[in-house]
Formats: sequence, C-alpha cells, structure tokens
Amino acid sequence: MTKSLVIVESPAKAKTIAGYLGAGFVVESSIGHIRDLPKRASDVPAQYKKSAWARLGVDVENGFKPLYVIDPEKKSQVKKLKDLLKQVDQLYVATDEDREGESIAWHLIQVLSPKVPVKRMVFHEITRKAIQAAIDAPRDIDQRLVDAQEARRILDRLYGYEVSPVLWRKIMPRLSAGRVQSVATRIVVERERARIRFVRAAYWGMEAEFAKQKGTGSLVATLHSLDGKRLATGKDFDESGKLKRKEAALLDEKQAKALAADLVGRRFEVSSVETKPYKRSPSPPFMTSTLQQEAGRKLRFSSARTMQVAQRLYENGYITYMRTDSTTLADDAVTGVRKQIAQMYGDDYLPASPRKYAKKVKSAQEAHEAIRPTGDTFRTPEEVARSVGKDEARLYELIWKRTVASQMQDARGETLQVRIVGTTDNGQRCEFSVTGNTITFPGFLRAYVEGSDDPEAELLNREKHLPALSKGEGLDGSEFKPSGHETQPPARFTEASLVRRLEELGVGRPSTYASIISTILNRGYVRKKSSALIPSFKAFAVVTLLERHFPDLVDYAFTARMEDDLDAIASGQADAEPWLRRFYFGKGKPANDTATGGDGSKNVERTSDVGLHAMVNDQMGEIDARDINSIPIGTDDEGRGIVARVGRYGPYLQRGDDTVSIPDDMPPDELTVEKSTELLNAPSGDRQLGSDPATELPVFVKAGRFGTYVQLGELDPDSKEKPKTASLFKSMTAETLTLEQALKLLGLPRHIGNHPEDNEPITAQNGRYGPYITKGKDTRSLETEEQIFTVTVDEAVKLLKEPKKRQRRAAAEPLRTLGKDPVSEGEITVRNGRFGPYVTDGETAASLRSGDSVEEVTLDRAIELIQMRRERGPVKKKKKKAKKKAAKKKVAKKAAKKKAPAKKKAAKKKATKKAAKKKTAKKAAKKTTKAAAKKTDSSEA
DNA sequence: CAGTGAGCGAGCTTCCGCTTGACTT
Repeated sequence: MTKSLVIVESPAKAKTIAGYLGAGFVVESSIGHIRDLPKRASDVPAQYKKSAWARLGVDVENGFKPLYVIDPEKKSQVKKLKDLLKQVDQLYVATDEDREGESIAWHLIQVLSPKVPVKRMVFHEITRKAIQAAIDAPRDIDQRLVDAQEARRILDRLYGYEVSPVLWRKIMPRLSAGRVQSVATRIVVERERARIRFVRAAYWGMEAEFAKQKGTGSLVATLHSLDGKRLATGKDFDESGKLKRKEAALLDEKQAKALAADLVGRRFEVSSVETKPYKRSPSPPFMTSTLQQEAGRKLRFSSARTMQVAQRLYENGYITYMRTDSTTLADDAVTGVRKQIAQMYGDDYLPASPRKYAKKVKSAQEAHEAIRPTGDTFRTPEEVARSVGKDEARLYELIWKRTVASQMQDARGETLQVRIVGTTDNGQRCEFSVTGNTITFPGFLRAYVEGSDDPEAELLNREKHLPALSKGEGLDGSEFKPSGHETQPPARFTEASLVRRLEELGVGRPSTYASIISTILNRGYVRKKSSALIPSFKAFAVVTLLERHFPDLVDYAFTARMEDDLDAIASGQADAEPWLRRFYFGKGKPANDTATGGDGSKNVERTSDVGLHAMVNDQMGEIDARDINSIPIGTDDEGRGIVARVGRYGPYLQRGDDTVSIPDDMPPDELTVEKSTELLNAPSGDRQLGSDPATELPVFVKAGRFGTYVQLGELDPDSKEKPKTASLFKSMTAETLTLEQALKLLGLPRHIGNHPEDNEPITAQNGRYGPYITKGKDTRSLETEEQIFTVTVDEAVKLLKEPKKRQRRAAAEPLRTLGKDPVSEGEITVRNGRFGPYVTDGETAASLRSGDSVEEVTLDRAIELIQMRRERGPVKKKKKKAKKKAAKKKVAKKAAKKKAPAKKKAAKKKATKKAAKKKTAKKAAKKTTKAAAKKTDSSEA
C-alpha cells in the first residue's frame, strides 16, 4: 500500500482533511509561506551582503532575480516536512488554489526537493466529497501563476524599500510607504481634507400633526415643498455650503417661524395617496471584508478582534475558513440550509431554487468558500453558545443568521406615500409629506437584518402604519414646529468602512485587512477615537509627499492596474521581467520599444516614463522637506500666515517666529485659524522668576529643545537681537531655580581673570560637551558645572598648561572580557557605548544585534560579529560633512527667509548636474547624487 | 522650537501576503 504526504497551508485544515482521507495519508501543514525575501540586512546570507542589491533582496541588475531565505521561525516546520517526506512514496501539494497558494506549492517543492512523485491537488471547500475529488484529479504546478505571485512580491518590495527611505530622509525615521498602506492612509487623509474644506450650511424645515376630520387617526408629516418647489435638505448643498439644486426652496429661521404661525388654523386636505410595492433581497453570505464590516457595526468588534474570534471558531470546527473573498456556498451546505429554512420558517420562506451569488470584486481569487457554519446541517447558535466564549457565540450567531438569510425568500412590502396641502395667507401652496411602510412578507428579514441586532424588533420598527386616507379628504393641522438643521461634514472612516473602501479598490487581501489597520495605527498615521479613524499631521506630510512626488504610486487605481498586469502574466500574455524592469527602470529608449514590445504588459509602467529607481534618486534632492512638512492652516486677521509643521518632536504650529506644540489629541479638522491663534497666543506655561535689577528685563524659565533654560527679556520681533539664554546645570531644576541662580547663569561666560603671561582673558562657561574654560582659541574641559563659578585663575592657568584630556574614561571599563580574536589577536571585550552594547578587539567594533545580549554573547559570536564588521570595510568619516551640514543649515535658513527663489534655482542646478554626470559614470554619479541630496535636504529639514 | 568647543566603535528603520504559536502584559 502506498503512503502519501499531503501538505496544506493551515494546521486546522490538515486536521480536518486527515479525518476525511484516513490511512495511507499523512496530512501536514506548511503554516503559510515558508520562504520570503530577506526582511533586513542581517537576514541576507554573507555571500550576497556586499551586493548593491542586498538591501532589496532582489537582484535588480540581473533579471530581478529574487533572493529567498527560509524564515527562521519556519525552519523547524520545514524539517518536519522533510522528515515526513522520507517516509512516504508520494507527495500531494494541496495549498490554496490562488496566486499565493500556487507560490507556496512551488516553494515547497523547491525547498523539499522531493525524490518521490509530486502532485498538485486543489479544492475550494473542505467536504469529504470535494477532498476525494481533488485527490482523484491532480494537476501540475502552474508556473505562470507562480511567476505572477513573484512579480507581485518583488514589486511590493521595490515600492516599500525604495520609497520608505525617502520618508526617513524627508520627514522622520521609521516611517513606511507601501502599495497598500499608503493608499489606506491617503483615503483617511483625503476624508479629513474634505472635512477641513467643508462649510456648514443652515436650513429650516417643519413638522406638523394632522388629524382626520371624520373618524379617528392622526399622523405627523414634514414640510415637503412650497409652491411646487421641493424644500432644501442636507443633500441639496455642496461641501462649500452652497445650494447645488438651484430650484430648491430654502427657508431660514425667520421665514420658517413666520410660516408656522401663518399655517395655524388653515384648511388642509390630502392631495395624493400613492402605494408602491417593494422587494428586498438578502445579502450574500459573509466573506472576510463583509464579516469585519458587520461585526464592526453590530458587535462593535475591531477588525483584529473579529479575526481572532473567527480564528478560534475555525480552529474548533464551527465555521469554515475565515480569510476568503468568496461568497460561494458548498452544494452540501446549500442543501442543508434549505432543509433547515423549511423546518424553521416554513416552505414559504424557501426560494424555488438555491440563490447563487456572483463574485463582487474583480480581483477576488476565490480559493475558499464563503464564511459559514460548518457541516451539512448547521449547528444552531444556541447549541454553539454552550461550548464557546461569549465573543465566539455572538460572532457565530451573526454568521449563522447571515448564511441562512442568504438562502431565504425576498422580503416584500408596500410603501404608502401621503401628501397634504394647505395654502397660506398670501397664497403660498405648502405641501407636507409622510411615508408609511407595511411588510407584507418578511422573507429573509425573519432571520437577519443588516446592521441590526434583533430582526424581530427591527421588523416592527420598519413598519409604519398610517391611518386610512383618501384623496381630497380634509384634515386639521396643528403643532406646526419649525426645526433648524445644519449640513454635516462627511463622516470619518471607521475600520469597517475603510476595509470596505479598500476592498472596492481591490487593495489588500482578506488575510491583510486587519493588519493594514494595525500598520497605519502603529506608524502613527491614524489614531482611533472611539471608532473613528483620525489621521495625524504626520500622515498629512507623508501623503502630501507621495502625492506630489510619486503620484502614480498612490493612485487609487494602481493596484487594480497591477492586478490586470498580473493576470496577463498568469495567462502567459506577458512576462514578469520586462514588466518589473519598466516599473523600476522606466521605459527604455524608443529603439528598445520594438524589441521589448509585445509582452503585453501595459499598465503600471505606462503611468510614467521614469522608473521608480530614477524617481527616488533624482527627486531626493528636489523634495523640499520644509515644504512637505508644512500643512497650511490659513491667514489670521492681521494677514499673518499660520502653518502646522511636522517636526522631529511632534507637530507644532508656526506663525512667523511664534511656535507652539499642537496637542496630541487635536484632530486636524478642528485646527482652524481661530483655534491656532488661540494656541499660539496662550501663555506657554513658562515661569517668570522676576526681573534683572540691572536691566529691569524679566527673567523666564523655559523648556526648550535642549532641556530647561533661562532667558533674559522677551523676544522682540522687530529687533534682530535675540534675548540672552543659558541652560540650567544638571543639578538645577526648573521648579527650585531662584532668581539669583538664573542671573548667575545669564552672566556666563564668567570672566575668571586674565592670564598672567599674556594678559589674555580666561572665561568659564557651559557647552555642548559640558563645562569648559577658554583663553583665546584654546579650551579645556572642566570636571563639574559648579567649577564654572568656582575655578580660580591659578587653577585655570594650570589646566591650560596640561595637554587636552582625551576623555575616554567613560567607556574604559569593559563589561566582559571574552578572549582573543584569531585575526588581530586583540583581546575581545564587551562594552557599553553611545549606541548601546558592542564588542571590540581594540581595532574593530561591532554592535550587538537584536538577538544578542551582553550576558549571553559568546566568544565565537563576538568573533563573527567583528569579522562581519571588518568585511564591510572602514567606516566613512562623516565628521567634516557634519560640520558643513551645520554651517549650511544656518546659511540656508537665512537665505530661505529672504530670497526663496534663489534656493530653488540652486536645487535645479544640482539636479541638472547630477543628470549630466550620471550619463558618464554611473557609480560616481550615484555618490554625487546622494551627497547632493543630503546637503539639500539637511538644509531644508 | 536656544546656543556653544573635542572626539569617540554605528547600525537600522521599511514592503505585502500566507500562516500559527510562544512570548509578556
């Protein structure tokens, strides 16, 4: 008897399938992808580390060949699979039938290199029948589909790892950009911009009560039209507060109140009665996106919580797979649920034939079923509730109801619209309107009402019965109540509505919706305020940069176009390599077009002739960091411009030389000119200690960039002179500082006395590196800050005679000594430094990596670290550049204020220079570009 | 977002999509 190994993606799936296959089959899982591009430099094997492309993990110069590494966390699983493979004589690769699943299958075969026959089997539902059918009809790996996945993977890597560093340089470190997250962020930012633009408009309406004159019965109707012109409501206004529908009747408060008064006691009659039948069909069964939306709306679950709860239901066999983009139900399930509907609700509730739901999203890959209760006959929510937690029970109930409802009969009903008319004193015809609703047959609504918790209660709410009325019948009007309304800005996105929007755009996959949300939350691009997603000023800066400099990449249709191209690759109409080449390097010279034409790839790269690589490199210098980080707020009453800026220490407001931090919880759309002015004018919380008796100027304690400092006098915007400032000593605190101490600090530098030999003055002061004394250009450090006040001329003279001390004592004591380095024969020690713990042999130093610890690092590991460091060559000295940077910064700042145009010219000049050099010597030009870019951006950041 | 004079071991951040535990709080 032959024995076969079946590999699926999910352990829970493996368990179920093993039960269906029985003896002769071992079922194990890959637990998702087993290999991927290296995530970071330390994951790159040593032999590739020196390659220019190691940073990307893709050899962009040689056909975009990807470098795959086995995820360290998957190593044990791969070993397990290898061991199992030795015991069988046949392998079935049964990963999902979609792009990623086909790729996992290919990687498995590559890594396991099986010596036994390999078959690819696929199924879309986990039923005994489907599994057996799949075993009986194996196929081969679809290499083109694998290629399409690889192309997708590489494009995402190039996008993410090329564009993110641009953000680090121009905005702040650790930011990220990607095909999916950047679009998600942009969606939220655009909505906030719409809210900022939004201008409220006021409009008035009216309600009134009408009673039958013959018989009993009354109803409340709302004013609908005046002289045949429909009264304006919220949707008749545009976002600037103007009426879109010109022929609308608009009432202001005064007019509405006057009208109400006029209508009292008038004659009213029914002008029309209209009934219309309607029909509503159930929603399709859940897939991941709709499950997250409904669980968000009905249960107030976040996307992540929904998925965690669903995972537990799945693992325990209560529901089918929860990461799916399909709304298809297995035939067995349909049969079962129809039986159940007939039993529970009766045959009337059962359509003649099962409902089929067409796929909604173009990019859907439908490797699985819809999310539904498992089995031919579903366990009832009550039954399941007994054996699972509260969250699981609620989610299961939701899934059960939605699935059952999806196969039930349409709901049918009637609407009844009544119009009532009366005439004012001056002959204005006022028409009121009310709509009643009767459900004649509830159909699926018996089981499930979208967005509602209790279908039975909801059914009652949906019905609105009106008294029987006939046309021409007279009515008594009373209780005329004018009501004022305001248009509302577009609502902020919630997790659920963002997922819905992403899905519409084809952006993201079922397995990633929840993680997209957590990515943009973790990066600080959005935060949650109850369920609303509020973008940060940082997000505004990031989105602005991307829109201006990489517009194609954040185009909402980018992913849709990419999917078209991937389809072309998967169907063999196009090849991945030229497609990637065009995305990354742009279109070649016209001569090449004929040579590379005909591969069918047409979309992603068509949007720009310049490839990503050149865009990033050439534009780095042109991106004006200062400009990108500025979000204009407006101009105040005095004509002063106010901008919000994203700084290294968070967002702040700027108005001329005034700055103030923006509170963390300030939503961008609430930061109006008025609010900004209020913040800028508010007292900063700085304390005034008193006044300087000599100058009569006030003395303040302030918190600044470099800690607490004291300041003499206030900043005078008309004068170029800045007030004198001085940092507090480490021994001082803002709370306990006295005026006397402050004045002493402000008196620095202290003139100690003159040198006895040349009579040159010696002063003592505090600096970047601590306290020191100076005589002309000569300096010496002091040991304590207090010495600034106590050091004598004699002590100073003595110090100046001594050579400058190299203050390396701080790092002198090694934490551990490990042994000799085999290369340099130096003693290897573990030390603590500015950048954290490191090992050194006295010549080469290397930081401990994330997996290392001071206590546990071994001699062998230290030798390895030092060797790796050695191989990368000497560190480039950046000292001079840093100095230049600082000098340039000041110059540029001044220049920027006075003559901004000159700066732009300079930037352009640089760019042209770069381009010229690039043609002649590629590598040399690269360096120049980088240097130029660095200079430009540091001068503007 | 204030302003000052040395020199010291740099290294790393980041993408999207497949999947679970193993950790801690």
